[in-house]
Amino acid sequence: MKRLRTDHSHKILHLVSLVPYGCVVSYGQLADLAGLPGRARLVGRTLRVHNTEQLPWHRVVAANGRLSLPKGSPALNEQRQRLISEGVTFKGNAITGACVAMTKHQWQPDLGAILMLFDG
DNA sequence: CCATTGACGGGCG
DNA sequence: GCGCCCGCCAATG
Repeated sequence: MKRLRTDHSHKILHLVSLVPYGCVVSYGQLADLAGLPGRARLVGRTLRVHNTEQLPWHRVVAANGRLSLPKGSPALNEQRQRLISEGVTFKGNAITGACVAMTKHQWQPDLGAILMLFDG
């Protein structure tokens, strides 16, 4: 595991593992839950750098519902594919201008449970 | 050391 | 909705 200077990766990756089937979270939301407000980019870096093979990484999208992976990348197709297969719906053109319908699918975590997980 | 670059977010016009 | 700008900050050249 690559290690960032102040390593918040464990917390972030754990939170990702909690996102339920058919739901999505935003990078900023994960940052908030991890106690790192305003650090959405750190979450993105963490997912890019670490091995996410065992995680539902595809459930992490931008706050506005956009899929933030590089346009045309295999990973982007994979993410869209997986979300669709989980029943996640999109606004606009489902192929090109795809935006997840956040109001329907955004994860609403049990905040009490989250606090417990990280020593509340 | 400085500049640019991101799997981002939010405010404003 | 869209573009612009700013805050964020580790990594990269």
